[in-house]
Amino acid sequence: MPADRAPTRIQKKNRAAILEAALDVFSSHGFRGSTVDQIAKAAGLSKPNLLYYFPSKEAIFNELMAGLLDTWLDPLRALDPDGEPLEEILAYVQRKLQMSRDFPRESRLYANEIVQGAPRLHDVIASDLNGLVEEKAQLLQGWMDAGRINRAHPKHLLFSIWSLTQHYADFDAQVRTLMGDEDPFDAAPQYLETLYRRMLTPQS
Amino acid sequence: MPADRAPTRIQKKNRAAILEAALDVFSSHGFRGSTVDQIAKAAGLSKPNLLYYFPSKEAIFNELMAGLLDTWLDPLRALDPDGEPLEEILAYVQRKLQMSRDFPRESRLYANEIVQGAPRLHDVIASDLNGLVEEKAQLLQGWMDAGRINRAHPKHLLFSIWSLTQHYADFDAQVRTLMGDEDPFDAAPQYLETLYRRMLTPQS
DNA sequence: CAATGATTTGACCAACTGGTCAAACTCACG
DNA sequence: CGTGAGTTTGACCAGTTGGTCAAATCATTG
Repeated sequence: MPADRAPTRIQKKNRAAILEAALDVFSSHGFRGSTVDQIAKAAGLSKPNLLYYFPSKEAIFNELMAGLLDTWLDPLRALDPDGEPLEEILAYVQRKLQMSRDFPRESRLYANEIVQGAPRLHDVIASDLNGLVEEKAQLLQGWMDAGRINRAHPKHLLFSIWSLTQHYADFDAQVRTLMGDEDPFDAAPQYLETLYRRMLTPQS
Repeated sequence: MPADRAPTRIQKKNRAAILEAALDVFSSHGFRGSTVDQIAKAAGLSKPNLLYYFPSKEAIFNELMAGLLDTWLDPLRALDPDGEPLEEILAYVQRKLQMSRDFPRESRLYANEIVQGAPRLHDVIASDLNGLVEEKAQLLQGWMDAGRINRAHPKHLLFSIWSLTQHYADFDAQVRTLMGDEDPFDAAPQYLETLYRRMLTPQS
């Protein structure tokens, strides 16, 4: 238990190493499937040493989740009410897709939690996420009412964006096996752009 | 270990109860997160009694997976080369969506496995699933070349269908929290029909 | 109803797991 | 260099877990 003082050089390094290792381990085995020993080994520490920096396995997990959720929702927050609707949405899709490519472990960590019923995340989803979604769903609805994009259920539209983009991270094992040599991220941006453009471009 | 003879009445009942209980437990906690005791209790048996019917936790899991994959791929197999392309695809989407509603545990069980890197499924994906996907991707490509549906990367098209439909089962906890009182499956069929119709209807 | 095979169980085991603790070691700084 | 705080570790513990086994109970059928 390092004191409340400013973190020392060693504390900074080790806490970062632990979180990095925990992301690796938790995202590929889930919370219950991961052991403190695994994380410690991956971080290059002994188990008691790891527990000197974090009070428990759950504390590591929680800190990881807290940090994750914030950055995870940033792209949605960035959806600009004053922008050109279709371009805003397409940009959001591409940003989310890039996050799946660049931070697949974060995506899988989140997926692991939700698939298992979000036992440790229910509160934060019901509060933070729900508020943001309501706000952005109304924004989308406004654009539809103004005829600037095609009509579609705004929440389902958001779900579909999350689903399609995160699929490339969450189901990476399956996608890569089925794509063979081809990198899924070569064609994915084009595919999703086409999909949402055709779907949302206003029609007479 | 029941003999190789025809299963008795009791064997049939208990094996079925075990698989049903295991589906419940595995799909909501993953393989490592589930305990034999949990499954036994859910099946109304003692742990040693359960292990009288299945040699190990892994054996239960494998039998469950084997049964699952077959029914899981049936809708894709049913994609008919001689049908009307757009209607065939839309029907496939709806069938998959219904499976997400009617068999969400199966979907989550599968998702759990893939998210964690498909350690126990890699072989079957690389062989069975890959063959079927190649075949159907070519079918889709043929329809596109003939101008009967809009062009799009056929494998990504399949991925998107899986992703969008299974999302409602796999991320059920999140979707229901964000939808409030509204049942997600009320608007989902319409939303997906619209999406794929707009995307695939041939344009000049 | 006897007897034989199928079913069930309590007691048990070894391996693993999250976490503790006192002792040892290392480092920064006066 | 010495000294006190910060860091690391081996030994340990209690609870859980997958799995075994002999003995007991039950069901079937001759």
